[in-house]
Amino acid sequence: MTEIVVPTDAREETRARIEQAALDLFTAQGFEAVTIDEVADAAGISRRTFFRYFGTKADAVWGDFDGHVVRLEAMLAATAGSQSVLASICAAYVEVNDYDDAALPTLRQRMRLILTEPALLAHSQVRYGDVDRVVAAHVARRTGVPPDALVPRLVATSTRAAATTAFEMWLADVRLPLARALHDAFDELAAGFPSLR
Amino acid sequence: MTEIVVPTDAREETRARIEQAALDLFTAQGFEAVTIDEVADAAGISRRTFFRYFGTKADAVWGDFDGHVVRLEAMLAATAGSQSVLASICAAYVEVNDYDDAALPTLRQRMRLILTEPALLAHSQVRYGDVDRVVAAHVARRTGVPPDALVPRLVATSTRAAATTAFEMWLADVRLPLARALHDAFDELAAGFPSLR
DNA sequence: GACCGTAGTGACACCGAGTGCCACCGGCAA
DNA sequence: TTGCCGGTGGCACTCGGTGTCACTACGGTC
Repeated sequence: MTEIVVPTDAREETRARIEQAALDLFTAQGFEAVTIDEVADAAGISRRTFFRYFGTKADAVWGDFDGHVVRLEAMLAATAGSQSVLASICAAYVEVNDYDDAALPTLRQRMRLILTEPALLAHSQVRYGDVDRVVAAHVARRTGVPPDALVPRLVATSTRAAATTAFEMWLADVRLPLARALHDAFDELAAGFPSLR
Repeated sequence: MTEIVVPTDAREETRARIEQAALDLFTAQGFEAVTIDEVADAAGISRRTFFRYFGTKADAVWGDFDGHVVRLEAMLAATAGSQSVLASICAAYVEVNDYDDAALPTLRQRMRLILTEPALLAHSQVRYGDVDRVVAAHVARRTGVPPDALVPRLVATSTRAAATTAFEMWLADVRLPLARALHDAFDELAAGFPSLR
């Protein structure tokens, strides 16, 4: 059993170095074409050590996604009861994805890989499952139905579908702000696709 | 390069035998716990031959999903222009999943694996991408916007999310007909989640 | 200073998925 | 019979991922 160790001071620097090396190599040559040995070499560590920082090859692309989910959960819990459930989810998604400009290039790099490379797209389903559970729990809390009932599950999966689509639109158009893309997608969804008449 | 060969008469029987062996072993012991060698042994073929029928271990679970997508596409094309776009997608989903009772146990087995086993859940994302493209093209045709615009993409991903959720509800409740589960989910989605007020 | 435990690392061996290559066997046409 | 050809099995190899062990560095404790 391989343990992912708790990050300490200097350790975080190594982790960041591996992550950046992986991101750069994957972007340049494609995810499948790069071996773990090459990433490890580029980061100045051994192959075995790579797996002490990231459980799988795909994990190196996702950064601290667990933290991301935890933040989303906190933001959902902090939303005002006065706004609609869908609006609260949209607000949380926007807030949790409110990166400052310096972080945007890396985010683009990350998301382009995740949405483009089949192996990473596949892996994303597992990660998004965590998001769905958090959102479904929020909807269940707000509506008073069990989290595994139709509406919480459906709201969770379809809002996540909306967020993913928003990311795709954001990726395709450099001038479209992420928050705007998210709002556009959520507005369509919340209104039952009014543009379809 | 391994080619997936065209099915001929007796060949299809071997394929079915491998598929059933795989389904049974995966159900009994879990997807990860079963090796290709074991599936090959159970099906009376060699490991190498397994990969001549199925490109990956996961593919053995999916059956003829490409044909499924082709049928969905045909049904979308055949829907009446008089009903709403969402209704036409729902109708196509219901029709393409209208299995006769004898096929239901295998479908349950298949879907339980796909929705339960992380590796298969991951693989599903790639398969669903094909579905999304077909649905987005249909929406684009009906609305006159490009298939990579927001609405076609969003409708494709969120209807697929609805269908997946419907499958989950169907799996969890033996007495719920699949068509009913699909309609319930699509109704919620089309109305912008009225139960959220 | 010698003695510890502990965290991080590298090296090695191993497993399983997937692929390329070649040799074999059956049927079938010339 | 000969030669071709589709399907197959065996083999070797790559690569992702895991368990194990030995080495080093460091921070106390006596």
